[in-house]
This record gives sequence, C-alpha cells and structure tokens, in this order.
Amino acid sequence: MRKDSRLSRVLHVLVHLNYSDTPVTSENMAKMLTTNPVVVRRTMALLRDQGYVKSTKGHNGGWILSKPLTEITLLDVHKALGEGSLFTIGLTDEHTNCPIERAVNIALGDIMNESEKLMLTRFGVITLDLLGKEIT
Amino acid sequence: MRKDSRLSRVLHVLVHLNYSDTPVTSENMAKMLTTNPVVVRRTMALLRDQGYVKSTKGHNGGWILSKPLTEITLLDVHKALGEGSLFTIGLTDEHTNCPIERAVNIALGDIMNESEKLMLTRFGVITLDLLGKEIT
DNA sequence: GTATCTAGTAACTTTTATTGTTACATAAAA
DNA sequence: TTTTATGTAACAATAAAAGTTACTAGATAC
Repeated sequence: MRKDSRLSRVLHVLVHLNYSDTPVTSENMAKMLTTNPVVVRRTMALLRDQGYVKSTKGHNGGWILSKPLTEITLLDVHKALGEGSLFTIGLTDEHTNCPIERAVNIALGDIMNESEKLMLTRFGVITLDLLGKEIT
Repeated sequence: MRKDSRLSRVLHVLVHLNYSDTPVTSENMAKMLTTNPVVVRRTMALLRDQGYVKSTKGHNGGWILSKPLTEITLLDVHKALGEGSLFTIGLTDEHTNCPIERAVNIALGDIMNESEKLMLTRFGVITLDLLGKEIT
C-alpha cells in the first residue's frame, strides 16, 4: 500500500521556511524534496488556503510563513492537506443488511475511531516550533 | 488514498464459515465478496499458512475453519494478511542527516507508534466469536 | 478409470490514485 | 520590457492492488 508522505515533507519545508529571511521558491523546495515545482505549488496552495503561508510572484518571490510556527500544530497541517482516513484499513459496505458484516464493521470501526482520536489529539498539541527545538 | 478492505472482508467470511457445516468454495466466497475465486484463494492462502483455515480439493471441497473462532483474534487475522503499516502517513527518508527531517520523523513516528500500539492491543483481545455475538 | 469438481499458482491485464510533466497565463520586480 | 516567480489546467507516467486467464494437481462420484 502506498504511503502519503506529504505531511512529513510539508512539515520539513515549513520548519525550514522559518529559518529563511527571504521567500523560498517552489523550485528550491522541489529540489529539497526531490520532486518538481508544480507538485510543490499544489501542496503549498492547500496551506495557503488555510492561512499558514503566503506566496508572492515575481523577482524575489516565493513562499513565506504567514503565522509563527508556535501557532501551527501538526493537526492544522494534517487537516490542511485534506487527508481522508489515517488508516490503510477500510470497511466494507456491500451487505449492509448482513449482521455479520455489520458486526465486523462496528468492531473495526470502534477501534479505528479510538486510535484516530488518540492520534489527532496528539497532533493537536504539537506546534511546529517544537519540532525545531527537539533537534538534538 | 486507496483502502485495503481485505481485513474486513476476510473477517466477514470467517464468521460465515463458522456457520456452515460443509466446506465453502472459493467460488461461493467470491460471490459473497463480489470478487473472483482466484483473489479469494490468494487471500485465504495467507490464513491457511497460519493454520486458521484448511482447504480441500475435489467434490465437496472448499474451505473450513481449522481453529474455533474463540481462538482467532482480529490481530491474528491482521497479521496473517501481512499488512505493512496501518497508517496512510509515511515518513521521509531522504535527508537523514537533516536535523529537521529527523525531528519531524521522531514526532510523527512517536505518535504513530503509540496509536498503532493501541490499535493492535485492541485487536489482540477481540476474538472472532465476539463478532458473531455482537450481532444485534 | 474417466469425468467432474475443487484448489494452487504463475503470468498477464486492468484499474485507479497519485505523482510528475508540459504549457501557458498572470503578476511583480529589475 | 525582460526576467523571475506563482497559478492552474490538461495530460502522461508510475505503481500498487485487484482482476483475469490458463493451466496443473488432487479428490470424489459415477
């Protein structure tokens, strides 16, 4: 199953942004992430929509933070990326009147919900500045 | 991101197996799951390898449980399917000497591990007979 | 013992989500 | 007005999973 490493990569970029006095271009970010500028713009656009970064065009243009890292949590970024479920496991929806299917879905669903809740709660209390500080 | 509903579907099948006095053919399971027999065999083979089901060929052949449902947990089935990570989120591994990437990975990794641990623990205490019993 | 029914499995094709790419428009600064 | 950026639509490539085909092997029925 394929992994989505956008969260991890975007976080990386955001923390780096914090340490740059000048805007960082999509081109440069693309090099950092060994991808290409259009992909970077696509992803960064999601963060811009939520007010976490700003972009400027033309000479000396690029991306800057529009909020301090202390005001952005892992959860904020995760949500901005618009991910669906966090889990690779999916439930079925083919025999909704089969009591066994229903029981299976309830059991798995309950566990997944509990686990997701834990994860998002943890995400919600970690601001991005902490990532910089945790550097050893 | 694509979901893997094999766990959910296999559980469904296993509980149904329990209620059948005769072996169930891959063909019939395929109909239940609206897929095809080869896919069923591929998946069931993983469970057979772990001793949870047995298959017999020829007339009146098919699949039967080789352990009671009380001795199979969600975790057992999950592991038998050989899934990798439970999460759609992946970490990066491109700048292992970048302290920021490392910090991001540590933060996300810790949370994912904790969440995974919770999930697998819950899986481990639910035996498949409970699914049948939870039917309302 | 031959026909039939079943699983086992390798090889191939299809599907589909994501990522990557191209091309061009728009805006800002030199 | 040229250069450097982003914005975005449209298309192509990639890759993982599922589906399919085709065949083998074993077990039962007749």
